[in-house]
Amino acid sequence: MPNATDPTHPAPASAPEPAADNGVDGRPETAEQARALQDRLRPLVVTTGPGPADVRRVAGLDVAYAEDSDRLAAAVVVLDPDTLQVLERSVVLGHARFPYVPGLFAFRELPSLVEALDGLSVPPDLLVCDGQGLAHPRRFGLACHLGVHTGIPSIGVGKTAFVGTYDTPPPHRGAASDLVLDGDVVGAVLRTQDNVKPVFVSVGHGLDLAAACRHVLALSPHFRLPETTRQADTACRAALAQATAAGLARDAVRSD
DNA sequence: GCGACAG
DNA sequence: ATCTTGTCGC
Repeated sequence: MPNATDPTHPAPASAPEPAADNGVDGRPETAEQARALQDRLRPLVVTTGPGPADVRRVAGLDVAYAEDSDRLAAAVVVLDPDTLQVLERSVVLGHARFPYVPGLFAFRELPSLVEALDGLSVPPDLLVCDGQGLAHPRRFGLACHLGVHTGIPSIGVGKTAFVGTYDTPPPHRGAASDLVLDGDVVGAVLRTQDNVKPVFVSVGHGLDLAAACRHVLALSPHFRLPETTRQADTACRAALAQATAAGLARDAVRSD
């Protein structure tokens, strides 16, 4: 098992000595275990097909972090894909479960996002995640992980590139270019607005790239980011702000 | 060997 | 991710 030369081995906050190779069957505790889990789940990803026949509930997912600690707020906001009106919101407070390591991002947010998803009255038909899907070193970004974990079709929408090379797409809304990694098209660089920086769309699970782009465009009639992402971002930030304010107020009373 | 590196 | 108000421009 030669793997003692990994420079990015993060040794999570409270990493106990891995006397045995546990963790792969639960929450991984080391970067090595996390990567092994990704490699094990990767074959379960479905990257073809049009996706759900009729999407009635589209969910946007996002997480906001407190500046200091590892406290966080994870939000899932469900929208009607036709009217883009909010149907339901679910937000949970929690803490980061893993240090931020490029490529292992999902292990940080997934537990809290799943908790938020469990708080919904009705499971959504499609997930729009803040981050990459197949556009990942091991083709298993957050969107893939959430899709496989929940069984719900998912799409990854990143604000910046993570992996791959691409040509700048034409400046008009709807224009796209391939995001290529090792000869594979792992995503699309998509313009959601005229003359606005493109977003990075990749398949998460349960549909193909064309379908993913179609959904992202439909969800972004006025702004660069899909309305799902915008709503989720607003929701988790608000929750974190209120939690912080409540915490400060409580501390103030204590010191009185 | 030296950077780069989703959020 | 987070630090961060007003401001220039369409």
